[in-house]
Amino acid sequence: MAEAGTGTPRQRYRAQVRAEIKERAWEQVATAGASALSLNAIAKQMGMSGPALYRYFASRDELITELIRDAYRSLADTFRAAAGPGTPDASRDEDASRGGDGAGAGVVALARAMRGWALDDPQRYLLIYGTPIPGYHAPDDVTELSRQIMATLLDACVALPPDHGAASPFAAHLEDHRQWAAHHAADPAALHRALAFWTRLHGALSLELAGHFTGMGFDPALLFAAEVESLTGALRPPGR
Amino acid sequence: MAEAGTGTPRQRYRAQVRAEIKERAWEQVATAGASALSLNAIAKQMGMSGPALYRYFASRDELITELIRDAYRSLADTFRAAAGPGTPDASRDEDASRGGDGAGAGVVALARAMRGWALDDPQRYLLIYGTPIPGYHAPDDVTELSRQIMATLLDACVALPPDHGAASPFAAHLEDHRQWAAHHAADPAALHRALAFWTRLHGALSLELAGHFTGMGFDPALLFAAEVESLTGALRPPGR
DNA sequence: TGTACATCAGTGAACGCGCGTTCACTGATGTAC
DNA sequence: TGTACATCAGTGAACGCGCGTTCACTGATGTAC
Repeated sequence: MAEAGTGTPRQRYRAQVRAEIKERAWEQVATAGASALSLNAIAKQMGMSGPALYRYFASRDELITELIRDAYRSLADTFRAAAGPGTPDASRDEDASRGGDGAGAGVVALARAMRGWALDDPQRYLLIYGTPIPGYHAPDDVTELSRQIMATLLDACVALPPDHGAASPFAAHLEDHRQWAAHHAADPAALHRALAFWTRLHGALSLELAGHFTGMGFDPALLFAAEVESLTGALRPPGR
Repeated sequence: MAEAGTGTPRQRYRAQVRAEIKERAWEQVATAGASALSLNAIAKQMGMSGPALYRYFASRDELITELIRDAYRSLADTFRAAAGPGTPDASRDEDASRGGDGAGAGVVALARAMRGWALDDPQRYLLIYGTPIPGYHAPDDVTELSRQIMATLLDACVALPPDHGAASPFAAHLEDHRQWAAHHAADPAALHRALAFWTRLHGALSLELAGHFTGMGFDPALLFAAEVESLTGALRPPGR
């Protein structure tokens, strides 16, 4: 992906057209979902013939792959930015790069970032975490990106105040089943919290994005906030 | 939906063919997702011509609608069955129609039923709770079915042991925003728990069904169990 | 029991559409001498 | 600065496909007298 304003004029032009194709593709994904993405439709929208797009993407699948990659990259960047510029670990409990009050600041910041990112472009979120596109398999290199996302999340979970009490059975299970966090120094409690962060926030967010809360009357933002709170400090059952 | 073995021979035949069409449709949904459902493909699979299906369903959309209705009906039935044959409310804390030990038995039974139902046919679950089909709007009468599902869930949440402590801000919000539970006598804490049940279990389940846990190494069933436990009795933060 | 008629499942042809992708070609832009 | 050549963006025609849906029609099944 050539940076803007770099290279020969031809290269710059190429990058520009490629970018516009992706822009239109996102518009289409936002409108009708990823499975409805059509090269011909994009071409028509840009005022060119269908086959012209093959100068920029080898196939429809390659374009979708590129969108997915961009989505992962964007979320990884958003997470990194929300985690703050400081070093990941170490004694940053109090600085609170905005968000929560002290203790769970990192996790709260990530949660806010995640919700903002998802609402900003719901279909981009669903492209990654929604129902998989039938017959499509994501390329290998996105696993590296999702690993980065996980790493940022794990860092924040490690920084959470410890909760004294019996370890959960699931945390015990994770002690022996942590391939997904193989190179991270998180304790089992942090691993459990990271997974709960992921599933709980995804649960609230994906139902909201899919429109399942419309007409129910409550504010999805408050439900989300309640779930975030369930992950941070002195946790209690919902509706305590 | 005519019951089997009822009516004139013609009516029975009709119902039979209708059923087979739906069966094939489910196979297709399971294979390639709902958006790939094709009347012509179903017809070919059944050894008849495409237009013949129009004797049984007015359009592709009507067929999809029928599938969605069936899915909701099936889940509503499953929930009802899992809640046990007894009266919904009232003093059934101890009987525990299998599942949890005493207190949260009802909720645990529903959670198990939900997971079983989802794993039994992932695409059926995703048809209801997954990324919405672009351009498709569900008919009004499914709202009645999802209301029934919610009612069963709320009954179980009401039966949970009360958690003494400050009420959650979200529960307070629900006190004034409970259109979705307008005709149910659940207290705000139960409302909050019902929503948390829904979002937490959907979060764990949908990520599992979408294959996001594959290769991570842990057992999704245990993650699910941990989330269920977070909803029932003496709740603590994840990874305590 | 047999005949006349109505019902209705299923067919084959057709319409119009959009899709991804290939191919040979034109014409403009850039490069080398 | 000008000429010869290579690069490459974009076009239009075409291929083969599958889709949802309509229509006029055939032929079997059921009903009424």
